[in-house]
Amino acid sequence: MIGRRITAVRVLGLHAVSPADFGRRVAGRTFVSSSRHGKYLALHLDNGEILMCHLRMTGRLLYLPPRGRMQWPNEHTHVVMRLDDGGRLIFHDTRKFGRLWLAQQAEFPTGVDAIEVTVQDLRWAGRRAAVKSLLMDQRLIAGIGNIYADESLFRAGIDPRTPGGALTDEDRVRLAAAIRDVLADAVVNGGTTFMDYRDGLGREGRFASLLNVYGRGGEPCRVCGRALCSARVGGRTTVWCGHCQRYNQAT
DNA sequence: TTAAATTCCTGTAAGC
DNA sequence: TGCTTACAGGAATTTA
Repeated sequence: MIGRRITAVRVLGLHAVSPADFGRRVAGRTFVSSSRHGKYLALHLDNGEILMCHLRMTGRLLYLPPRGRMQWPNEHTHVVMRLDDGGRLIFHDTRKFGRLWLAQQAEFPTGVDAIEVTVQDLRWAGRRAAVKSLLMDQRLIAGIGNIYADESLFRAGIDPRTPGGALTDEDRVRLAAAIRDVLADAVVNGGTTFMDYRDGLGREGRFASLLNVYGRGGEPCRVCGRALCSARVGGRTTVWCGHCQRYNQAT
């Protein structure tokens, strides 16, 4: 998108954007750069304003080349931005959880970006909440959702229900490395398409076939063969191996 | 201060 | 086969 000018904007789903004059403020602007922190995306415009975006569950920012297929836009397309190359950038979201908004400065969560998380970022002395809940708190670490929380904890050999304050130094070393490795692998594979995810060109991710635990409750552990456990932890469906992942209850 | 529960939304799958 | 119901989840908000 960098260097492309937005020639016209159509806002179809009003609640997907804010403020109300979104279209007027974006039309005529040019994308000058982009940045990202965790799951938040910032598209910097040439007037200094920033188009912020969070795709949440089913959101997609799709680039449609000129004379593309006519399947777009459809009833789940909320914003259409016509570009000076004849293509279009559309914001599409079936479940309407995603958001586009304008900001004067990038509005990123406070947590360290998960891709570069360190052992020091996992110091949670006194915290009794499950380590999985802390991993998904974007104020602590930005970028980990349900899939990568479960996968990281599996690779680190830590039971997701373990209180954050009960992690040992060795746990933190393994967990920090596991998070970085899982995310790096997922990025290399274009992300995880379990159901809805598509990239900016509409392509599915290839990481789903490499998942060890997420979505595999009751199925055999790929390491020890025992049936994987499944329960709600921190309000989220959570899958782990009761044999390969240790539960340290002491705080 | 921290932790847990609730809310939004629609497609999908399970259950009868 | 067709209908109803439960479930999935990121993060803001509310409640405990």
